[in-house]
Amino acid sequence: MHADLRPFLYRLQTRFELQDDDLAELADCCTDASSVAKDLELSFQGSQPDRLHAILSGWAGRHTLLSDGRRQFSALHLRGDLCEIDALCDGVLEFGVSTLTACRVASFSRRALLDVMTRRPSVARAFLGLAIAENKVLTRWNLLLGRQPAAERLAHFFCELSMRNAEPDERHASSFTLPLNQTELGDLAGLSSVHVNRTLMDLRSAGLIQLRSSELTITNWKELVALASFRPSYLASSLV
Amino acid sequence: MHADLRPFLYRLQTRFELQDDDLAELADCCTDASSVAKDLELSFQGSQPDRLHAILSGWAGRHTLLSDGRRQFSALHLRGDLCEIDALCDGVLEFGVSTLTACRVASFSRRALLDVMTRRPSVARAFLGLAIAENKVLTRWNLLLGRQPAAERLAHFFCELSMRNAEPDERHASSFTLPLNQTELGDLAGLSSVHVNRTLMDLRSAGLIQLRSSELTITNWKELVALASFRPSYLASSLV
DNA sequence: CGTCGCCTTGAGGAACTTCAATCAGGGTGG
DNA sequence: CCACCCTGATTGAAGTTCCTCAAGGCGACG
Repeated sequence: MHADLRPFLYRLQTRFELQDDDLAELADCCTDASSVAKDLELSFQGSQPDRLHAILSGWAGRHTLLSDGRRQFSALHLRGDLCEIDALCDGVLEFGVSTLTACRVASFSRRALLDVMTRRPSVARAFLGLAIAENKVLTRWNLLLGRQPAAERLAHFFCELSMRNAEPDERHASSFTLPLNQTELGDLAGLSSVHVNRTLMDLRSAGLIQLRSSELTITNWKELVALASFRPSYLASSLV
Repeated sequence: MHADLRPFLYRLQTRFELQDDDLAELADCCTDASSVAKDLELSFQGSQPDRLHAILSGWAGRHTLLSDGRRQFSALHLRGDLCEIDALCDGVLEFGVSTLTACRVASFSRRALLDVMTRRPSVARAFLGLAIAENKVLTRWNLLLGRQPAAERLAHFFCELSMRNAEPDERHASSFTLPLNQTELGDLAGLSSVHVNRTLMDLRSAGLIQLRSSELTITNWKELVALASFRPSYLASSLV
């Protein structure tokens, strides 16, 4: 399979100490890369997937559902992200993953990835690093959801996304496409869509952001960071 | 070092496929096991620890702070838990760990653990399994904090703790010591201590629990589970 | 007996939710 | 080009949940 896995491999390469051989073996685990339309499920909550997905372009979201329909996102997956790392350990997924935009998605064999891990300690360490990186974000989101009110939550997500959408030569993107509607923002921030709407108004009228037809512009980065208590260190999953 | 690491090793052994040699090498990474008083910090948020801790007995808590003092627990560590697995990857801790009761704590060299991981793929896989297990809990807590109200949150924590405190021969403990005061429960559930108090009253008067001087008794397991939408699968970090 | 930590209670207010209606923009069929 | 429709944003109103502040109460312990 010779799909263009660069976004995924580049991510691993820059964050972890991997040899070309490691990357080649990882690439061999990929059996398929395809375009996926918006609003499709890549994995189902409760399933036992034998394939893992990496996002090559587009946005996907990891979410958990309650039986009455309440929903909470627990991750957003952007270019380069591996989606279902939990599936590497034991089979059952506690969350679902679905596309938020049209995506290009690479599909990996779970079994093959586990084999590579066993043969190559540096790959195992990289996967541990990925899991720990997710851990850090989840920990920060816990604090966010447990202890910070609506405006701080949204501000924090915007800071995080601004950094994750930055080009390699910038620290944070001052403007980027935010392909989430207010209901989805609510499921991210643990809020109703109505309250998201009102909170966005507040952020706008405070001069911190602009948001027009899915284009988010940060007009006052410094104040946004301060409001959110955003400290970007939790995003840095550096070398082991 | 010949401390009695059984609680920690037993945990690894039962959940992951580890040989006696693996366990022996892990045990060799332990340089020290000691008693630690209540309310002491095992690791500091923002530090770069070179030691990891395993809880042999007692309770510890992992928490994140904001500069104005708001606090959120992101994990409770009980007998057998490894506390700072995040430190295995890159150095900086995004959280602190402190004892909630007097504890017996084993201390491991980070460097030595990383060495064992490199030599022994099954150990690497076990650590990945531990990280993924934390991931699952954090994901569930995200849903809890984002989408479930106070009574459901507390009920859920009680369900979780009841299972984690169960003896090997039972599915869940119907009664156990809960060494958290109402302020700490608040920092766990993202609530004020006053609201914790009132919510506990509600749970009591609904006949779901009893709570007297740190002894929690679950008087209606089934309803408590239903209220919390508790599905214990997220606690099962089984074999790879 | 006094003190200290923690639980309990009351009162008032802030944050957030639900329900319901309206508005705005883009896409489609005629 | 226009009428229609659909999705999502916006607004209002009313109610619930949760918070802060403040004051007692209660048991352990010196």
